[in-house]
Amino acid sequence: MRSNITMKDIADKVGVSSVTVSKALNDKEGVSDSLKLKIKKIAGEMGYRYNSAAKSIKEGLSYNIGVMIPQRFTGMNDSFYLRVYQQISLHLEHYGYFGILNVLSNEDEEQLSFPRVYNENKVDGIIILGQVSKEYINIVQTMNLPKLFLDFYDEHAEIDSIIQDNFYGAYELTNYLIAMGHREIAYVGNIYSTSSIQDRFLGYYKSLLEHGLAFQERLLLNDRDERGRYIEIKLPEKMPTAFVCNCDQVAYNVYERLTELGYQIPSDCSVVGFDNDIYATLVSPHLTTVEVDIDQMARTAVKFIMEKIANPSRRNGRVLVQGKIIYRDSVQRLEASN
Amino acid sequence: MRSNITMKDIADKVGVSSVTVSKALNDKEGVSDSLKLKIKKIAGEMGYRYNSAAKSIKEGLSYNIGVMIPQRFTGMNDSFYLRVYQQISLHLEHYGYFGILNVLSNEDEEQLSFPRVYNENKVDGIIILGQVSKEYINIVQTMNLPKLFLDFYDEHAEIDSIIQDNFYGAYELTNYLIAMGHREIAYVGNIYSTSSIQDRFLGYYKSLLEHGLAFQERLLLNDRDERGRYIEIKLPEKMPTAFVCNCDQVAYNVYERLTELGYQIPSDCSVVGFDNDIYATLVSPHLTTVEVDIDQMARTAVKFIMEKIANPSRRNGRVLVQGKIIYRDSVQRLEASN
DNA sequence: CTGAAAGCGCTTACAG
DNA sequence: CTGAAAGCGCTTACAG
Repeated sequence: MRSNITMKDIADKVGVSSVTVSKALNDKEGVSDSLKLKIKKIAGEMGYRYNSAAKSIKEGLSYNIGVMIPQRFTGMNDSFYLRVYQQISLHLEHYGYFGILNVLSNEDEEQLSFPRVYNENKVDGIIILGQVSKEYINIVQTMNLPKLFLDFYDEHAEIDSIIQDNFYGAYELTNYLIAMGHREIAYVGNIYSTSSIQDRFLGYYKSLLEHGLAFQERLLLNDRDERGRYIEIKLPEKMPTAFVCNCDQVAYNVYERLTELGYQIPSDCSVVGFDNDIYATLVSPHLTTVEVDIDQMARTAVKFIMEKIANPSRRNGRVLVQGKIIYRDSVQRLEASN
Repeated sequence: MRSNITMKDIADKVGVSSVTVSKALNDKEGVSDSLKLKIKKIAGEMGYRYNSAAKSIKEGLSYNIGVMIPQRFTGMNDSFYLRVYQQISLHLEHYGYFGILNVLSNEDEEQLSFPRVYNENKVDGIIILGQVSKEYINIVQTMNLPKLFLDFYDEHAEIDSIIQDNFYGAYELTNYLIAMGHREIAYVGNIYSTSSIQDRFLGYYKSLLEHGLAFQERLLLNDRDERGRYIEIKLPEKMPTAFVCNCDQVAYNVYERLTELGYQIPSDCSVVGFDNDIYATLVSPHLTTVEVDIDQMARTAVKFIMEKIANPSRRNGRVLVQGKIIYRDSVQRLEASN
């Protein structure tokens, strides 16, 4: 137990009641300005610090938001989720809130235990980052608390979620290639592997459709096996002029493959990626790609969860956050030829 | 205000007092086993959740630890600090604690404001991740709370700190090269640039000394200018057989330079790095390097801060956490020739 | 084995 | 403009 200075201590020193101290420190009505000033001064001198637990107990609000990351995503080198969490905690500041990180252990997920932040009433809302099992989603839904999925959605669940717009990003990127004069455009990725690879493929597909370009099976190139391990990419006989890669790391692989075979980028082939991660600038020339707007995702998540705390019946549904294209030097404008 | 179920509600339902409910739920003495069971059952059915704010106010403990990261380290792609934070929050679990991330804004650091987690009494201790200004260190020292520096120390400050053992890591790595038969070993790094580059250099130096190898000025190769931008590495006339690079990214650069000049790794030159980050496996052959033991750092930090909460006068001083060498294929055993 | 009383630090009516 | 009283949810003595 810390020996803390309380409002009572200040009150005794100043010679007023603790009610008056409370009003003064909170800039409330009903205290003369001179007394207010005096109280604040003494409080400062005594090193007074507000006890937020007392406030919590009165208001029933903890002023904390729990951010849950399943343990599975914890060992990854790519710390996308951690960067999102960081942004979330930044945005929570504006609301006087703090973020509590709660790694959801594999056991808790399997045994369908509530997260500890929930059981102990530590938070006023929970943001879940990354995919949890179907069964666990059901548990999440029974939690009597505002909640939100981030970067993940479930088709059946009614929980609000915020996800990146994979479809639109790939669509825009392909539009760009077409605007640059490309007509023979390959897509690189195993479209049965993850939903984001699939959604990105569909964006690519839509762009082709809209521009009256037929989708050619031979230009859909596989990049990984069923277990997600990268395989050697087989290039088609008749080479396309551009490659839409499902992520930057695969673009990196495509660079290597093309270079091996003596193709120059972008003069022989243009290449675009997705994610704007470290691989995008590891290659030469640097890669044109799509960047997820982490800040926007975090900002939206915080805004939504705050709205739900104020009004628990509020629904936002599934919200897409658009990324933005980062233009670099991996795409070449083709001569007008058709 | 949430309409929560309280112990009183359970007490009313069961027909006992809330004192008895409290004892039963906390497995304390003085309640018959049958009653205890009944209370727990009803509590479960009613969806009771413990109110930790009430506990906090009684005990004067928040059961939260604040982790502060200066905003400057926030934009970095490498999320070393975030990974440390994640491990910290994992280890806090064992103690029934949670981690609150508090990004220290540049303004707060300049204006020497206390962190918000401190002002609002949100935490029982603070771990500071990454370097803050000298002036801010003084502010930190006036905080009436257990505190700890992680991955950073100040020569004058009396605050406990946990840092990675750069010196020993480079020492071990150089020992390994010597054991593999190398005698002409270069160090790559601007030793006036950062303290970690310097400490690593000194570990390399000590290893040479211990093995009776003279340090040769010509084998100290610069890798960056005063502003920290990488420069082209000038190789010495007479080539060494091995390169100790101050970090993996520089090792990556060394690979490129050597390959350009037609040297094969490791048959012509061996190369080792430091950090075991993404660059270590981006090169071929993969790099032998030193990995910081993030888990050990986090574990130690949590242990220390818990000890200080229990006993505020406790001191641990400056503690070094050793990394471990990750052996890969960038080092070649040399024929016994001397 | 069970519970009435007091208190943790603060705030919200309400009375003066 | 100021303060006594009550209460937020829980726990800690202490009495029975």
